[in-house]
Amino acid sequence: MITAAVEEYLEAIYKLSQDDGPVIAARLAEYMEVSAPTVADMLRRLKDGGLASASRKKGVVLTPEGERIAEKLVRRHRLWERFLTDVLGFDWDQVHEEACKLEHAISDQVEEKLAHMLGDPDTCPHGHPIPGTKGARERMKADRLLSELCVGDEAIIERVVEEEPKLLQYLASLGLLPEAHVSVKEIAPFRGPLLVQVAGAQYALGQEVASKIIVRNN
Amino acid sequence: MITAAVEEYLEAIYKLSQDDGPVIAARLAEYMEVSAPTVADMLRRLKDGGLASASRKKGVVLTPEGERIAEKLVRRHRLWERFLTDVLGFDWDQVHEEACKLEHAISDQVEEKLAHMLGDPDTCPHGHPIPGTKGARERMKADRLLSELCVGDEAIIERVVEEEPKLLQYLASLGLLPEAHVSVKEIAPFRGPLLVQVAGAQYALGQEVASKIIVRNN
DNA sequence: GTTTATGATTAGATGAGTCTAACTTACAGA
DNA sequence: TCTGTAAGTTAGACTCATCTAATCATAAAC
Repeated sequence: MITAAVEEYLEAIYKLSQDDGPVIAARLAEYMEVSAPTVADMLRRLKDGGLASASRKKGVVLTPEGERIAEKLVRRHRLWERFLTDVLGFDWDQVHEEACKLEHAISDQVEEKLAHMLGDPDTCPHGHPIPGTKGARERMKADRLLSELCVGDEAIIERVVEEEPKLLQYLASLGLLPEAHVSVKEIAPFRGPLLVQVAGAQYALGQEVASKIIVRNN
Repeated sequence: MITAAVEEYLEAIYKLSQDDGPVIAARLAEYMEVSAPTVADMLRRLKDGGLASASRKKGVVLTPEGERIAEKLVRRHRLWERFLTDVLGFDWDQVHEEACKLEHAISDQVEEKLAHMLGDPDTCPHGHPIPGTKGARERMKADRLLSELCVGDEAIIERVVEEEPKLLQYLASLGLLPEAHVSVKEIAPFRGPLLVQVAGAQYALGQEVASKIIVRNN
């Protein structure tokens, strides 16, 4: 049976597998904020259900069925985020948590009508592509971090890989939102902060923060 | 902890308590489609949590806190039903089941913005008042069943107390929706079917069906 | 006034999802 | 090669929500 907990794990594995390297149980435990035996139990259930496999060398890998479910959940999550910002008027920092609950509570029919009502959007408010739309896959590639740019580089913000409301509020207050044009004016030595220009104003951004922002070429 | 299951029971008790007589565990078990011991277990948990009490003579009674939560859930359920019909374009027979899932998945903030976006509606698509709107309480009183009308009586459909999709589809196909004007042309003897006129056409309605329709004076 | 139907309770079981504590395995660095 | 750290596993426990089977209580019917 595919419970809400199972869905959460599938989604977590899916997200972690988009980073480099294999997904190991210990990372999953950290991400889900549960203990190691809890993850081991769940991995056994996922394996029994044909949704994932785990081995010492390859780590945790979703089966095609597991991946299908995970992608559906990510799609629903991001559609709800769009709904919450575009239709209900929420700020982008508040929608992740709400969407986490809503994504488990809808049928295929609601998903379809919701997407249509929103105009079949390509991305969520944070710039992440919505699975099921054309080009969602390609848009995940060829990404560069803002923190990797050089002085003089110009770019457009593609997406922000962070859900922490405080950080998102901060970025919004500087105008650092998807589709914003940014240029790097200075970089302090020893991996110090970047001086970036956005919408005419300049701000000093820590490396930590800049590494959460993915940009594309201008 | 208020789990989704606890919420479902509170809602069920709330709804059953609007019928006549005390709410007994056996009725609750039927309504929830679970066994008697399951209900007994849950009632113990509700009692421990200060949400309900149960006695032999008074049956199951919600505490003020239990009633507050139940009303909130009913409100959310009906707001989602309105959203599903008015915004997403679902038919009224499909929305109950979907709303059952969505009602557990939102915060106060989403509830508030959703209500506002919908124009703070007074009723759900089936005509039931939405708690939290003015007059929601009064509208529950002074109700008459369509099946209790006499030949020659005219009335306006107030609400339909049934969730079964098949029946709702049937009623919609005849135009028997909230706010429709109906008049009783004939009643067959021995509690036989009613011949009702709605929007110029006449239909024979079984007593069973007519007793699910609540009307108000013209 | 005993029988019967209905309702409630007790006892024991199950699966999901979580925990802590303790143990094992594997690898990397001194 | 030894050893320490990180990762994984085993064992035992707990809560929630459900079940079946059996028993108990009450009230109605004959």
